[in-house]
Amino acid sequence: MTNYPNIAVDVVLFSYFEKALNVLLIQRNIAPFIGQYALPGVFLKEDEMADNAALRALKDETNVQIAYLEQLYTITDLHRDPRQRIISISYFGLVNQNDFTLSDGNEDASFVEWVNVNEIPTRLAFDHGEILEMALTRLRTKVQYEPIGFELLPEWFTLTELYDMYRIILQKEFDRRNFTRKVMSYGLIKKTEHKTGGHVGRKGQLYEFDLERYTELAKTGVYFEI
Amino acid sequence: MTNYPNIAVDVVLFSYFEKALNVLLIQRNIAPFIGQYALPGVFLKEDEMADNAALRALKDETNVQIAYLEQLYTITDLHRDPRQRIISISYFGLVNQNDFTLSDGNEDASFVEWVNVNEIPTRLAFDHGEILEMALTRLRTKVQYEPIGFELLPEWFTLTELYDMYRIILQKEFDRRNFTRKVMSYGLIKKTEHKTGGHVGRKGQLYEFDLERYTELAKTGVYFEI
DNA sequence: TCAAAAGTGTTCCGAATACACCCATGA
DNA sequence: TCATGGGTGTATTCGGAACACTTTTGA
Repeated sequence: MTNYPNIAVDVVLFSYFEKALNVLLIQRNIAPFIGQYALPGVFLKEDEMADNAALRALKDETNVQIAYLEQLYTITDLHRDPRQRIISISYFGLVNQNDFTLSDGNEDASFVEWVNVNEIPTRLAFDHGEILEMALTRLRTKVQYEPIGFELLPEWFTLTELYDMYRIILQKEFDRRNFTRKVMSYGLIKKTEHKTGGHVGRKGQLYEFDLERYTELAKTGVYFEI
Repeated sequence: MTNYPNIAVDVVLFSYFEKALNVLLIQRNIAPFIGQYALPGVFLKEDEMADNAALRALKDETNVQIAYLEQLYTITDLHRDPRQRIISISYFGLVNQNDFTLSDGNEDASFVEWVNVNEIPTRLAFDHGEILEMALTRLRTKVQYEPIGFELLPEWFTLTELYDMYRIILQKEFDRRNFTRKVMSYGLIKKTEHKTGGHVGRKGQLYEFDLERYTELAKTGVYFEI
């Protein structure tokens, strides 16, 4: 099936590891904006839904399961691409902090990289800087009323890891004891039988997200709040 | 300029009057879905931004200022239109409760109507029922943390009118004194020198939305909450 | 004078906040 | 034994929720 030459699907994919929030960027090796960083993207195919195009854009670049994906915004500005008018349907996604590998690039990209959101190049290709800004705002807002933050962590995590992640995403300091109490009060995470190890210091209790409990709560419209 | 035959812009426009939340629907007089209710919509032109297309879709049907307009969602399902694949970029808008007239219809629509959201026909054309559902959810959510509700009221309004509107939009009963206190505490509305009249009972103090105060608050990131 | 709409204060309870020390472990 | 990371309780404050009667006006 052929592509729509006028509709692109671009994705802002976030990951969290080593106490940093990262976004997946590629370096373009074709015109326009050759050499500049950009978001992964593809042209929509004529028989393809945009969600699938977003997944396809990522499949070229990473080998991981996408834990969360939602539509972000559709930009219809006339001159955002110097070649011709291209409409961008943008997506916002999260991946689990599991081991995963990035590919070496493809025909569009000389390489693919996780970039710390605090170290994003000032000029990205097209209007991708604005799209990224929008995605960051959405992530920071949404993480506060829906438990999507868990999607960025591995299956088992300590309360400290969860706490650190929220601090880093929200760029805000808050009290660890109050955070713990609040998180536990929702009953959305449950103890596992496992503990951390392989590091100095006391072993940590590992928890997991209780999906069952969440879907139950979601039905009655109760919202997670940090 | 020609249209993109594969991209539609559809709008869910809300109004509030006579203690009811209403949505603008047209009755189609062309195929497909002839005779059924649908959302106002147009095909995107090749040199037109989607926001402008949304305004154009409304200009055919109403003679009022659109007080608020934001993008809702882009639907890319393959078979939502029986003729061919058409992508819909949907918008969500609000109009002031001023005097305004609806037009008599145009080539696509035999008539245009404000329909109470509690009396929406069960089957709308295309997937417009789902779009409308999404818009209602967005309105009900957003009205609780951004002061967009004011866009539905005339310039001057009483606290009772404001209170009734929130009750009706949110379909929830709450205490009028608590509501008043909360609304006043933001300083977002200010007394005018005018009072209601022409009805039985005590004259009511008329208030207006303080836009200046709002933009000031918005800068520092303070949010209105009901 | 009565019906209709407008206006207004206080108490109570629960949640958010502020705050600091002990525990377990491996090097 | 010490450096590192994990774990936990209480007092105070503030905001949300519950609750009912008086005032003004025009018919």
